[in-house]
Amino acid sequence: SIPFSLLNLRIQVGINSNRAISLFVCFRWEEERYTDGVKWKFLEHKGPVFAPPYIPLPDKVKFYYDGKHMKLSPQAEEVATFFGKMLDHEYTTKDIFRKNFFKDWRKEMKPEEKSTIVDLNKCDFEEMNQHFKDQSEARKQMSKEEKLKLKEENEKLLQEYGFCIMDNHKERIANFRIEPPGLFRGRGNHPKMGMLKRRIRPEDIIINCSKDSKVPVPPHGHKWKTIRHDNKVTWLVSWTENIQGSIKYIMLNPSSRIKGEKDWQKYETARRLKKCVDKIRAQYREDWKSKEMKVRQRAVALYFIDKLALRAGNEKEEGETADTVGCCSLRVEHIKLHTELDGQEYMVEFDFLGKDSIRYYNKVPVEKRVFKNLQLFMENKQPEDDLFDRLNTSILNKHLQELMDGLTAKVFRTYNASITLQQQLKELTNPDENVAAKILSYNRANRAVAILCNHQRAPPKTFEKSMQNLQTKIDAKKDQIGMARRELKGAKADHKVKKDEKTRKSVESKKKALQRVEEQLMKLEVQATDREENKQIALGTSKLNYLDPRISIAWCKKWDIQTEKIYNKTQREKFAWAIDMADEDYEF
DNA sequence: CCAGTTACTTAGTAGATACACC
DNA sequence: GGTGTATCTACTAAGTAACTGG
Repeated sequence: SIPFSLLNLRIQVGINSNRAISLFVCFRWEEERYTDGVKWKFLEHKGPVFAPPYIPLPDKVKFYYDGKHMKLSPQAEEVATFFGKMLDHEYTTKDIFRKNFFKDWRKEMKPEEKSTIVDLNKCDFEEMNQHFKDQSEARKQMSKEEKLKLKEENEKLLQEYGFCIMDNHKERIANFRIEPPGLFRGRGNHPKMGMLKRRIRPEDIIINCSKDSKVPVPPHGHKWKTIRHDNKVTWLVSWTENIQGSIKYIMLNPSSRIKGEKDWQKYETARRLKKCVDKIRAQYREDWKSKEMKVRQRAVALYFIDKLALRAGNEKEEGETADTVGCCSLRVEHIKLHTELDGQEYMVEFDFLGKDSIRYYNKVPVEKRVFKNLQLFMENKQPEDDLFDRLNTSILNKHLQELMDGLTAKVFRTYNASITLQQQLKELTNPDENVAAKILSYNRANRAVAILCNHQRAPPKTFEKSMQNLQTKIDAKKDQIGMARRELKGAKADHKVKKDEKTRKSVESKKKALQRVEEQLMKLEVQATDREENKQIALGTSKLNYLDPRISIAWCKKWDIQTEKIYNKTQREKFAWAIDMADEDYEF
C-alpha cells in the first residue's frame, strides 16, 4: 500500500503519463480493504474547536421591556442576542418560532427577570440588532492588514485542528468546529423552530481515536465525556444535540480516502443495479398482479421509486419534525387519480412535501395496472391514511436485498441519475460545437438529472436584475458587431482600391476583430440561456451526490475539455479518485 | 415485528470570497 | 479602486438505513 502523501507528491511533480498515474492510483483506491467493518487501524487528531465564549454587550446597547430599559443577566442576555440578531429574518415573525424561543429564553432568566418579562411582544431588541449590524459593517470596513491577520489566524487554526492522521494519510476534517449555540432553524413547518440550541461543553464530547495515538487534550479545567477507541466507525468526535436528541459527528472531508472509497463503492453498487434492473422491472410488473396486497403495494412503490426517483420515505415521529414524506410514507391526500388528464390516460398527480419541505409536484401517466392498484389502495381510506399501509422502508429494503446484494431504495436514485446523465450527454453533445456550447450541453444534461431528482433552490434575489444586465450586454455586443462589420466593409473597399500590403493587413485584422466579438456574443447568449433555464434548479446536489464522476471525466476527455470547466477545486478534490481512474471510454 | 439507537449520506442556504466591470 | 454580482465554502438540518434487543 502506498501512502496518500506520496501519491500527491507524484502528481504535484507532474508525472504526465496517464497510465503511470492510474497504475499508481489503483494502489491507493484499491488499497487493501479491512474486513469485519474495521474502518482504520490508526487515528490521531486534536479534538474539536469550541465556539468562542459569549462576549456581553457593551453597556450602551440597551434592551427595553415595555418601553423601560432593563439590564439582563449574562445568560438571559446571550439568548436574547440570538433573537436580536435574527430580527430581519422571517423566522422571528412566526408564531411557533416566537413561542418556542420565549419558552426557552425564560428558562435562562433570573427569577426577577422571569417575573418581569412575560410577553415577547413587549420586548425591544432593536438596539441589539443595530449593534450586530454595526459590527458586521465594521468587519467589512477593516483594513487590508487587519483582514490579512484574521485570515492568517484562521489558517493557523485550520492547520492545527483541521487535519488528522488516519492510517498513514494526513486527511482534512470536514467540520472541526463545534456548532455554536443559537436558535434552532428547522426547515419548513418545523414544530421545534426557535428552540434554544445549547452551548456544547467539553463534558458533552465523546472523543474517538486509536489507543496508540496522542489523545486530544480537553480545554484547561475541563474533561471529555468519554474517550473511545472504536475503529468500526469513521467519526472523530460526537455529541448529543438537545433539540431532537440526535447525535452529531465530526467526520472527514469528502477528499479523504475513507469518504472517497465509500463514494466509489456507491457508484459500483449502482452499476451492479444496471446489470439487473431489467429483471427487477419485469419482476415488479409481475407483482402488480399478485394476490397479496403487501406484494402489490411493494411493487407499485418500487415502480414510483424507479420511475420518479422518489426517496424511500422512512417513518418519522409525529410532532417532532416537519410533516414531510417519501415514497413509502405517502398518504392518500398526496396523490390524485385522473382517468384522463391533459389528453392522456391514467394520470397520477403528485403533490407533497419531501425532504427539506421541498414541494414535489408532478403529473405522470402510469400503466393501467398501476392505476387500478392505486384505486384499490385508496379504497375506504381517509386523506390522512397511508397510501401503502402494508409497506415501510424496512420491508421494501429487505425485499431489495434479496434481489441484489447491497440493493436499497436509494440505489435507484443514484442509478437513474447517473444513467440519465450518460444518456443525455450522448444525446446533447454536438461534436461540431465549440467548448462553450458543449458545456451548455453538459449543464443541460446535469439539469435533466436535477429535475428528475427534484433538486430545487430559491431563485436568487437578484435574478431578474442580473438577467436584465446580461440582456443589456448582449444588445451592446450586437451593436459592436454591426460596427465591426461596417469597419471590415470599409477596409475591404479600401483594399480593393489601393491593393497594398497595409490595407490587406487591415482587412485581416478587421476580420479577426469581427470574429472575436461574434464569439463573445455567442458566449453571452449561451450564458443567458443557461441561467434562465437554471432559475429554480439546483445543479450542485446531483453533481455532488448522484452523478458518477467518471461519466463526466470520460466526457471531458472525449471532447478535450478541461476538468476545471465542470468541476471547481473542491469538487476535483472530492472526485480525485474518478479523475485518476476514468478514461474516455468509461461507461457507467 | 417494533421502537430506539447509531452512523452515515444528502440537502438547501447564508455568508465569505473571487471576479467582472466601470 | 470601489462596487455589484457570481461562485464557492461552511454549516447544519434532514434524510436513509443498519443494527439491537425485547
